[in-house]
Amino acid sequence: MEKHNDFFQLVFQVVRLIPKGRVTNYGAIAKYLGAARSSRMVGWAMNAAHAQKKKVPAHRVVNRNGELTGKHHFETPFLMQELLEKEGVKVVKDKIKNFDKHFWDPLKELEM
DNA sequence: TGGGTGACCATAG
DNA sequence: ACTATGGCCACCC
Repeated sequence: MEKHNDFFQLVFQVVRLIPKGRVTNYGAIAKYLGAARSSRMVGWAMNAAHAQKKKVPAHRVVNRNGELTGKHHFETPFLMQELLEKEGVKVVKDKIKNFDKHFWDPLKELEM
């Protein structure tokens, strides 16, 4: 009965595996959990990320464009960028520079 | 049961 | 750069 659980926790768990200074996108997480789930669900799950007891590095999850589309859901709109830059990820105009360099794909990193 | 929503993605123009 | 459209699927009325 407690296992209603939800892929919410699965999403959070994957996000927690993202190394510092690396980022991924919603679609990659969705694929890793199973293509059946759409990336929208990942974003939806992240909505509850801040409410988790265990912190979720949601700032390491951006959209496929490398844009900080979720920054508005943080405590402050600047927090997401600050956290990323603190980890060595440069952000200009809400977009990550060298996104492909920082990109961390759970399918590749975890399957290998 | 059904409609609306969403921190998305891909394609088209 | 922009809007529009269709798909995706869990969640909440």
